[in-house]
Amino acid sequence: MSPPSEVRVRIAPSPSGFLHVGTARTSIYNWLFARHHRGKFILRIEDTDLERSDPELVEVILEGLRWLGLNWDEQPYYQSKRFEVYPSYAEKLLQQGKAYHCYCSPELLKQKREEAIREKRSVKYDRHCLRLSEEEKKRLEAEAPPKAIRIKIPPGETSFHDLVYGDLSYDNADIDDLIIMRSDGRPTYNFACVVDDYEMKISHVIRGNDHIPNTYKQLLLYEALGITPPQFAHLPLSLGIDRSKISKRDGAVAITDYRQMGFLPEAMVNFLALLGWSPGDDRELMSTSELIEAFSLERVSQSNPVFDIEKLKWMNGEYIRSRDDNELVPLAAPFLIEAGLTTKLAVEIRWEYMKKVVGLLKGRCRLLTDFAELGRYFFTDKFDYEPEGVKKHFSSPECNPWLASLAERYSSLQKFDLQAIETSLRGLAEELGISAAKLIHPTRLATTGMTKGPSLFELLEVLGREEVVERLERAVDFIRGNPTPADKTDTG
RNA sequence: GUCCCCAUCGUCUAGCCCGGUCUAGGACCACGCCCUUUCACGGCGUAAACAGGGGUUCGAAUCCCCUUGGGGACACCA
Repeated sequence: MSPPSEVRVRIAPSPSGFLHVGTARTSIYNWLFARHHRGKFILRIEDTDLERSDPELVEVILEGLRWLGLNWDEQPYYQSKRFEVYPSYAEKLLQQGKAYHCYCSPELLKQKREEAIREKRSVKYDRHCLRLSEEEKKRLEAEAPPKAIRIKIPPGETSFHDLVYGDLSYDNADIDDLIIMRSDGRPTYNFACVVDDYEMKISHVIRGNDHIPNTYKQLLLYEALGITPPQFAHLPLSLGIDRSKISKRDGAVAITDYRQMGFLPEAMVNFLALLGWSPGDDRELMSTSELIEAFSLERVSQSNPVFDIEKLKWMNGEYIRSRDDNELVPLAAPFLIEAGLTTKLAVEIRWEYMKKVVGLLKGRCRLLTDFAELGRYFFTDKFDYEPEGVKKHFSSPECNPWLASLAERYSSLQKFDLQAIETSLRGLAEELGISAAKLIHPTRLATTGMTKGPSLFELLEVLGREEVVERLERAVDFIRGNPTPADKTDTG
């Protein structure tokens, strides 16, 4: 299906201080759709509710979109800067008798609503102000109380073809005469949305399925205004682990939280794109350009998916592994600095060292924070030996002389390179008549404090002879029951 | 209370529109084996689903209805 004219989609967040993962996902779908059709991706800030809006909060949303790599076209639009465009549309409806003034106070309406809920009646405006007599209207006009404008919903049925859900329809009798202009002259959401989508020539409205009820209202507004509505596509809502809307209970709602947790934006985009959409084959790891190429609204599913962070972590690990060491250094560095293991300057000075460290670690990382977690010993010798490891590898009586001999061998090596490190350790094991493993495990524990990690020989080479020998000797002392206080920190 | 939407492994999903090729495929997670100095990666394998009930049909995961379950919406918020 190829849209007739230019594809123009929009994402319309309200400034709340953060970019919600749900909004991020909706943005991704809109963006993929726009890029697939070589159309435009518009950003519109819905800040008509002045009480709750703050220009500063907008920047956080833009930052989130930038991080994900969702570049927008044209300048962002702000509804708050467009207040002058809405009244004329409302005026037109008023003149045609398709809308009417409502003098009911918010307090009164609230009261009526609460009453309806209490009496378990359906909550709907009673059209009190539509039925006003001419005298009453005159009297009210003379008093000049604040008045809002309501759309008069005609009887009938409203239906449309949703690009995801198919044919949908709704009885107009269940739709309220909603307020389109507040008494202070500002438009309400549904009205501003219609006017803006029209003026911005939006071709497809792609948003969460929680907006389906709004779509009927907006369709009625389009009809009253006599303008052609865009096409609609509603997305299944991504749910938290408890199956309700994603909330703080699920760990994180702001996209920036995921950045802090050590996720890569590409993994985030890939994962979120697949949450409710699939290319139809078995592909899962997809680059952004593959996603753009394959994306279509027809393949969006209709049921609400659960956001499973475990799968996201797996995917993130795949992305970390596929990145080359040079790219990975700047990605991992902030987390190492955050953990106090190095500094920005040190990273630059010891770039080659960083590259090797990151290269050794990346196969085991699922999050960027794992680099700090698993690689501490590359930056400091201030670490404790894993108690389990001590029990397992430092307890045999022969272990100590073995480590001492290894330290001796290493210090007398001509060249401390991978080849020599391995040959000399294996040679020693053979001379001692033990398996190499018997020597490898204590050595790993002595030099890293850990029982697991990258290839021992490779990490020893990266650590360097001096550091390795020193750490071996310290372990020998420790085993003798006379541990050396570890206080040397290598920051660079 | 009223209305709307949805329903395949624990989770994400393929298959559904155009019934037979489905003893239901892939992925995450779990478990086992292999590789291996450890961990991880990788490879191989195991466990795991058509919500229930009625129809229609020679035949239903696929079409229809009901039940149940889940989600969402009903503001001078967006």
